[in-house]
Amino acid sequence: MKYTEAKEELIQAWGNLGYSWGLNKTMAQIHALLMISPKPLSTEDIMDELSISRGNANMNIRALLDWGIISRISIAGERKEYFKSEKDIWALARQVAKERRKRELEPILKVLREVNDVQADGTEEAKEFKKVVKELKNFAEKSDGLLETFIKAEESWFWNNLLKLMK
Amino acid sequence: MKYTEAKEELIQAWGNLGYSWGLNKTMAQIHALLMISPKPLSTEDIMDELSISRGNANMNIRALLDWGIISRISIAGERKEYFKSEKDIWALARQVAKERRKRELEPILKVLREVNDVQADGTEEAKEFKKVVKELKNFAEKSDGLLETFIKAEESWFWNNLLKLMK
DNA sequence: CTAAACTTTCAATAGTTATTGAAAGTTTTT
DNA sequence: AAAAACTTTCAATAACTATTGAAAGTTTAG
Repeated sequence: MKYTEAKEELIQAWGNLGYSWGLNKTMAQIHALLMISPKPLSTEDIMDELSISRGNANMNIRALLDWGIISRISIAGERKEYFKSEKDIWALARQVAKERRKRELEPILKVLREVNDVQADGTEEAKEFKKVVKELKNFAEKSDGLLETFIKAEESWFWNNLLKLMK
Repeated sequence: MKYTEAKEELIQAWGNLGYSWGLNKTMAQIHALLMISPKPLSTEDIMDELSISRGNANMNIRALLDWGIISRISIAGERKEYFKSEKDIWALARQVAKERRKRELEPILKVLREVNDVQADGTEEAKEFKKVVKELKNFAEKSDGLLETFIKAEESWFWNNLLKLMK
């Protein structure tokens, strides 16, 4: 397989995966592009490589900055801004986990805690409801704790411990 | 907080969470509804409770069956089909993990393996590319292994081991 | 200060995904 | 066999999300 072909395919595939990580397609593609690029790219470079408009490029670059998975850098003697991605996959995964925890897990935990205080009038529905909420809450809290460990962990420590489980 | 209000809020919140687990909003809401219901519900019940159309209900029920997280049951002496959800959150999480692994992780692994054989012509781009792909592949394979362990694990065993890590 | 170089915004629109509901299909009952 | 009870499909459309590109905004250089 030739390089340009492989590059194309990886960017495509990463676009899909990124999507399921909570990014959108273009965001993930820009990220893939920056990740495999040995040097930082400008907005214009990105527009060209992915054939997207200026506005689209700008918006998604900003979103990536917002997620904290790419960074802005300036090159001496140049006006343009360049961007580079975090290349350490582990750091990337941690960052994504952190954002998703904030955006997804925290809100549901809040609701579960609220809803946990529901008045149990005598009905069977209400009783079942309480039971399910309690379990969900327990599960969500465990997951939250685990995520936190993941986010704070050192790569090698984490995998070493985890790999022990996997045998 | 009153029961009906709490129920409403939980279904809403679960809808959002489900969405980020790869289900769609209605799918997740139907699931939430079945999860808190002490007895199985018919398509009609679901339509009423969530105020959705027959077609929509039918499609999403089928998708949930497809994911293997709800099941069809019949009640003696009744024509209608009823549905109930798996109530064990752990089992649910495993099922979701299994489906997502198939739908998301496997495709990217395939691409990474393919793309790993790229011809390294001398360019710096190609060199960087190979390096990144190698790391991604390594990460994805580790994640795959971990997911597999999760999918096959017993609840208590898994959490007990994991909780040790979390301290 | 003004022009040039670059970035950001945003209304218009294209593209995608979800939803409806009536019609067609299936199974069961009489 | 016909009617009743129920399920599934699917074309139309509504709702939502992504993208464009021109205009407005900002920063730097001369």
